[in-house]
Amino acid sequence: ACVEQDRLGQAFEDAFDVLRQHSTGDLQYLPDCKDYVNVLNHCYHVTGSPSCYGMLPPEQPVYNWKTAINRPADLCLEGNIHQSLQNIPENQMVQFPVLQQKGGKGRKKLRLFEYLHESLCNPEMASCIQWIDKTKGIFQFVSKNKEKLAQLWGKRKGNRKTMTYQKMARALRNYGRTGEITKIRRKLTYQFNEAILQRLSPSYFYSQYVQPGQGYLSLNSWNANCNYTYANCCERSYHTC
DNA sequence: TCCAGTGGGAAGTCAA
DNA sequence: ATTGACTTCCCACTGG
Repeated sequence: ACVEQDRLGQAFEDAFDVLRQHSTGDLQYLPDCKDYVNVLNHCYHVTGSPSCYGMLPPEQPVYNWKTAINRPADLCLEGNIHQSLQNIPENQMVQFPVLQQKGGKGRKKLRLFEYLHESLCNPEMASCIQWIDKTKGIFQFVSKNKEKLAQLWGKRKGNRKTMTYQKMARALRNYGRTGEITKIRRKLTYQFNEAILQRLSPSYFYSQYVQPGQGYLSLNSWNANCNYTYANCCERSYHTC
């Protein structure tokens, strides 16, 4: 499942690379948005985690494709974009934040705390990491398999050397300074900061990216499906703990 | 005493 | 060139 998730993650990021290749300035377009929607539908449905592909934090802008494309300057970007967008039914268009790093360039890198939260929501990782108190964001590494989780993290990041729990814990201790994750005085136990926990939760994701009546283009069924899949995944994980 | 786990300084890496 | 977010190494400490 992890390999499949990584494969799809790569496919998803490749889709963004294509998107970027067709971009100019701050706004980024794909010539055929229906294809893009298809990619999103497929990848997101299978993997189910909003943090997996570096979604933007809520403070980042969400672009209204249809409004943006109506600007005169946009009309000459790509010959067929305007027509392509106009032909797509409202309910098949996706509201999606542009993946940007500070400065408006590049993809957002997966953070360790995002990876840990993702693992906590993955029932298959329950042998490595588990919720102690989900509502408070308290979690614990499983002593027997903590190294396995660390190795997976290292592979995910593409590190040269093997990641170990000790090294991963060093990174976790750095979170203590910024407050994203704090150490609980209990073996292998840590706690997410409330704000981070809220930001990573599916309901918060949903409220940030799906705002009915705001006039943004949205693919409601897609978003709802994502939310359902993610929530369902978390729920199953919760019950196994 | 042993050992797994913890804590932190310091330097290195890498992408943005 | 700078910065953020780790990564790597190393060593001292703690507690069961």
